[in-house]
Order: sequence, then structure tokens, then C-alpha cells
Amino acid sequence: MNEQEFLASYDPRAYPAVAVTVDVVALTIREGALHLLLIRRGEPPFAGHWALPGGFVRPDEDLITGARRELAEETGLGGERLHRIHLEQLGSYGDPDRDPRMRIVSVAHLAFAPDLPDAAAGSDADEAGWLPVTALPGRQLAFDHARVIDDGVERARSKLEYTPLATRFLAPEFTITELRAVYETVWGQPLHAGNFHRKVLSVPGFVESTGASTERGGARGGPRAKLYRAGDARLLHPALLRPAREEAVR
Amino acid sequence: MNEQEFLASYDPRAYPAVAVTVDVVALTIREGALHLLLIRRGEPPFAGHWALPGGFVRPDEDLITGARRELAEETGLGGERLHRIHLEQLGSYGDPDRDPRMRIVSVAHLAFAPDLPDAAAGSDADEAGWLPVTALPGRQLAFDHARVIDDGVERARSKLEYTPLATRFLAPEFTITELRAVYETVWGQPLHAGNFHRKVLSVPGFVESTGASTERGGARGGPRAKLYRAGDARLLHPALLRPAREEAVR
DNA sequence: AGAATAGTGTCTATTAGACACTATTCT
DNA sequence: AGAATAGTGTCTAATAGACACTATTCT
Repeated sequence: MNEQEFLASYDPRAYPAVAVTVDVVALTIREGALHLLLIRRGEPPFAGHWALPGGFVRPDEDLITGARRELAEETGLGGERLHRIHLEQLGSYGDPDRDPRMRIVSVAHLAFAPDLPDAAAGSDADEAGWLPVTALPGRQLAFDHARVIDDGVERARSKLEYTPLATRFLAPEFTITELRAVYETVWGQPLHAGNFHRKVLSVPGFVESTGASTERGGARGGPRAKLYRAGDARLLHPALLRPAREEAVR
Repeated sequence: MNEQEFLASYDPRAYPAVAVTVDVVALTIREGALHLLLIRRGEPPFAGHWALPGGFVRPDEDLITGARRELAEETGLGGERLHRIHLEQLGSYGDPDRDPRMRIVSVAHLAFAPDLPDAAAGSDADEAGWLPVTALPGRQLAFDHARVIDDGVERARSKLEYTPLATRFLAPEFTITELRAVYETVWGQPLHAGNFHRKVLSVPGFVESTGASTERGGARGGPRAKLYRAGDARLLHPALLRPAREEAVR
């Protein structure tokens, strides 16, 4: 910050007002499909359109705290349940005309949540719901939220490669098959069951055995599966890479 | 954004003022060491401390444009030279007390630049310079910029793994040895020359031959090296991974 | 001449992925 | 019984990395 800016900073109103909001791309997996928490707007602009949960950052909270608060408000969650949701900063969106009312810079966040009850308890009058990410109503998304969502989904796909965060989509105890379903759903492609199984167990700290097994086998047959919980690794080494995507390279 | 927030947004002054700045972690390589563009502050707060180049985002520019403008002001660069510098958003920093004057959310950016002339031509009265990233005066950094710089350097290290952006630290034509020096400098460890050479040439689209060679061999002997320029790949596949870092995993 | 470097050859260990197969549990 | 699934075995191709070596160019 140079001197001119420093002097100006004594009177922030010398600069046009900018508002800062925190928005959340909250992802979960329902019925084998990636879902996203959206709010249906009741008022213009973009009345009737779907928007990401979010709002102005408050004076006393930092950015991720604001995002967690918004997430709590819209999901009705608190305490332990809320803190098991993975939350990270995604990026900021600040094109001058992204909001027709005024200059708003949105700091978007990305959340991975296990399948949650539908009711958005502490929410307001607007309709809230988990919508499948594929088959989102492209033109029905408010502001630049389609782009934010795209960035969030791509970040999620990438994060599953080199972090153990896929477990955050699941209950504290899970089977390898459930974990594989997370990868298949987020990446949008089937994975080889046997190779996936061996790979997951070979990565140090990815999962650890609980010693227990499921009560029943699969609905259509098959043995009971062993149960695991998340291990202590923060990074997967070696990583679980997506099948090569030629188009992504050039 | 819910209704309450929507209504509030009609009068942004109903919320305490927040200012948005864009800051730049601009990295380059000089004399075999990673250097960073810093500005010495002339006025409080943090007078005499070093700070990242940056300033308020202007009403008519988006975030990355603001960052590019700040970079241009401090480096004195423009046109082609400026646009060869890689610039991406790094992340936003908005702890309520990160600036003692008022609530400021900083959208930090990360730049990779070739070695540039020292003069910060279009700059202001404050002193500007490229400082080595190791041996930065920890307590002499203003605001939370030490953390921003750490995040930027870590992002740079990671980006070199799976993108061809190391070439952005070099002139348009470079040798494989120069490219290896970039990796060694940013990662802070020596790499095996022979294996690196073969690996780089084996990644599709990373580099392409110019057909030419250097005029002279190395200063202390050795054959002339072939010259390459950046290829058309946007991602490296397979990636050039850093030697395993046990401590990073857990 | 002697040293340093560019670039290639070769071998081994690790990993990814294809495929096969057994054991278990479902309807 | 028949089908589906959990988990393991085995083989091959790709890759990382260690090491050796040649050819070239410097002082």
C-alpha cells in the first residue's frame, strides 16, 4: 500500500463503497448424485432464481467464520455436526458488475458435508434445498454463481486426488465401497472396485480400520464389508489421480 | 443472500465500512535465489516495515485487473512485458484486526516474473525492491503479509509440480538447465540433472525445441545447450512431483 | 590437460491398471 | 440356486530415481 492509498484510507468513503459477502458452495452426496445447497431468492434482483447461501461478512468475524455462520443458518446445524463439515476458502469474485445494485466482492467458500436432513431449520422465508449439480438450471442461477459453482466442483474433484477429504462426505465410519462411491460421484466416472480398494488401503493414513463390519451385506447380496474411519493423513501420498483427461492438458 | 441481507444491501452504510485491496506476491529468481517484490512503508501503521505491493481496488476494474495495475505501477512495466508475467488469484485475507485502521479485506494475487530491471519506475516515494524470500525480516513485515507470502511461496512450489509455469520465470527461450534451476530454487533442493532433463522432454507440451543452441557452453566448461520455449500444455501430465516430504503428509 | 556440463543409456523399485478369482451374503 | 459384492492375487505397462557414461566446451 503506497502513501496515496494510505492517506485515502483515513477516509474510506473517499473511495466508492464496496461490500464484502461470504458465499458457500456446499456439496453433499445424495442418492448417488452430487448435490449443492441453494437458496431460492424471493426478491429482486434475480427473484425466483437460485443463489448460493451467503451474506455480508460481519464486523467482528473473519471470512471463514462468516462462511461457517452462513452454513449453520441455512443447514440448521451447530456444534459437533457443523464442525465435521469441511470448509475452505475457494476464491473471490469481484467483477464490477456482478451485482446490479452495487460493487460487491464475494469471498466464496467450499464445503463438503455428509448427507444432511433436508430442513434448513434456522433459515429465513426463502426456499432452501439441496439440488443436484448436474441438471442445475443454468440460467436460473443468480449473479455469477454458475461460475462459482463450476470452480467449486472442479476444486472438489481436484481435492479428492491429493487429500483424504472424500471421507467428509461420509459418516464417521464407512466402508471402502462407500468411499469409492464418493469418488465415482464427484469425478463422474466409474472406478475399478478391486484396484480402488487396494489403493486406498495402501496409502498411509488415509483410512484406519475400526475392527468392525457392517451388520448386513449389500442389498443385492455380497459379504459384509469392513468399516473404516478417516486416518491422520492430511495429504495422500501417493495421490489418487483421476484417470487421464487428455482434454485438460492442452 | 437471504431477504434480510437483501434489504440491508439497499443501504450499504447500514453495515460498517469494509475496504477491499488487491495485493501481489510477485516472485522472481535472481542470482539463484527466490526474490519477492516489497515496498518499504513510509508512514504508519508499520512505517519502515516492508509490505506487499497493493492498494484499493478501483470501482471500474475487476480484481485481477487491479492486481495487474499494482504490479505495473511498482515494476514500471507495461504492454507485452507485463502480460508475460503470470498472475493468478492467491486468496483473500480478512481477519477483522489485520489492519489497525479499519476493516480491510485483501485479495492477494501471485505473480511469476522473469528477472526484471531493478527500477520501480512508476512508483511512489516509498522504497521498492526485490528481496530474497529466505532471510526476509520476519518481524519487519507489515500486517499479515508474512502469512500471505508463506501461502504464496507454497502455492508456487505446488504449481510447479503440475503446471508448466516454471517457464514464466525465464526468458522466452531457455535451456533445460535454466529450467531446472527454477525448480531447484523454488523447491529449495537440488534435482538430478540427467533425470530432470529426460523427464521434462518426456512430458507432452511442456517445452518445444527452437532448433538453436546457446552461443557458448557453461562458464566453467561443458557443451552448448539446446534452446527451448514453452510448449502448449496447460497441465503437466504426468506431473513433476517434489521429492516426497514426509512431514507434509501428517 | 583437467574440470565441468549436456545429454543419453540402463537398471531397479514403485505404482497404475487390467483381469481373474474366491469367499460371503443377499433374494 | 443364482446373483451380487468384498476383498485378494497376478501380471503388465508406465514412471521415478539411482547410477554410469559419452561428448562437448570451458579455463
